[in-house]
Amino acid sequence: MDDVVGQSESPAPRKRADARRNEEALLEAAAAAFVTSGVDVPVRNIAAKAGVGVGTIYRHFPTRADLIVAVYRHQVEACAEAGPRLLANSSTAHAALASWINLFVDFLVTKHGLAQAMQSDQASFENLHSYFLDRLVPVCAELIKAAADAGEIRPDTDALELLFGVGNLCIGAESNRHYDARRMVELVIAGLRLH
Amino acid sequence: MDDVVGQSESPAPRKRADARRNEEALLEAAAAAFVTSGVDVPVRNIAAKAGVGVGTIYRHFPTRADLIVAVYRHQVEACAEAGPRLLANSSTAHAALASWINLFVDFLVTKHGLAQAMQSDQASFENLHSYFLDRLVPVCAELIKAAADAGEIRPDTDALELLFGVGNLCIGAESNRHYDARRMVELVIAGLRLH
DNA sequence: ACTATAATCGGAACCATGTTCCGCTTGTCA
DNA sequence: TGACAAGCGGAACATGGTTCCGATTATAGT
Repeated sequence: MDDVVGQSESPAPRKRADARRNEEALLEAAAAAFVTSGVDVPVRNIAAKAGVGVGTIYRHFPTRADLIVAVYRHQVEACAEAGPRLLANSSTAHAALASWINLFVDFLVTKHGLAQAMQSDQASFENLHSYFLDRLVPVCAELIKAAADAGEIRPDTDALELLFGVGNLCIGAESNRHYDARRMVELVIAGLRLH
Repeated sequence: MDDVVGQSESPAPRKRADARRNEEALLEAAAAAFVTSGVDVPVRNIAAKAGVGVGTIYRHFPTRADLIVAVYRHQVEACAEAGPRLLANSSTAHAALASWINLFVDFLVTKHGLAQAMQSDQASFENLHSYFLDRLVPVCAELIKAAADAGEIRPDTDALELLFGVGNLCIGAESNRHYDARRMVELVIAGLRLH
């Protein structure tokens, strides 16, 4: 109550300059490493590429999930924000849902190992899981509700379950030329349809 | 040509008695360990439970995949053999396909971590992958063909892709009470349907 | 039964990777 | 400019897969 500073009450005391530099370097190094070696790339590699010690990674990103979230936050946000827009611009709610799911799939299949990590039930991935779901489930639920209200899909469809399933379908999609996640997801979306 | 023994020419020179005992003990220990700790249970644990050294595991089962295949061979065979029977006894080919897929799903979701392992693209899991697929894809293909010929499902359905996708949907099915793999698989099967 | 021999065994040792911890360095502020 | 908290680096530890080789033991031949 009594800590009246200029910028309202600031819960972030502003970090040291070198700390911010390192965090930035880590994000860049991690993004690059994720692309070339997948999100499972050894912590040491990221640290080396960023020119810092492993301790520094753990200080800034206590779990791998935190780092993954930080790296992909922009893209997840973009995906989430696309939901309402698609709903407004599509001819039917079902089409909007299908388009949005495609966006989600495109995001996942291009991130080596991310879908895998998403479904891991390791405690350390809790953050990843909850961030993605907290951000995307409401958007998906809105699209589902619109389609259900329009009588286009089964009314009992659950957003969390659908996203979880679609995420699973994306696992291993890039490394296997006999498997096309998009086609399987398409089947699921078709299966949602009423008649 | 000149090794004329009683039992035709035997490509299996009969192992030592202790070796067979150990192999048996390992299979039992592994089966038990898989149930309680999943198919990712550390090799050392299995060895300890079987009362052998780790070297013995690697001698009998060079990769984890070999051990998994050995443990579940019976159940995979049973699943494969159920295919033709279901086709003969079901009212429609689509129903037979749905029932068979359910059998497959039931098998997978009750084997902690197996679905996960199935889709791993690690070289050491090659055996697991190829055994399952070699055995089950033809069965699935037969069911699909029957249903397609009857005009009940999309004619371009690929057995390998379907099994791969269904396998993926089973990942994490037991540890997540908000996710029911069977329901998602049902959607896929529904999506296969023509009209 | 006894021995020679090869098959088999056990587990120490090695490697890769995640994670923690603490003495040292450096940015910041008075 | 000096004091000190924030931050750093990387050695050290933990875990789990994998290899290797000296010790053990089943088996065949005598």
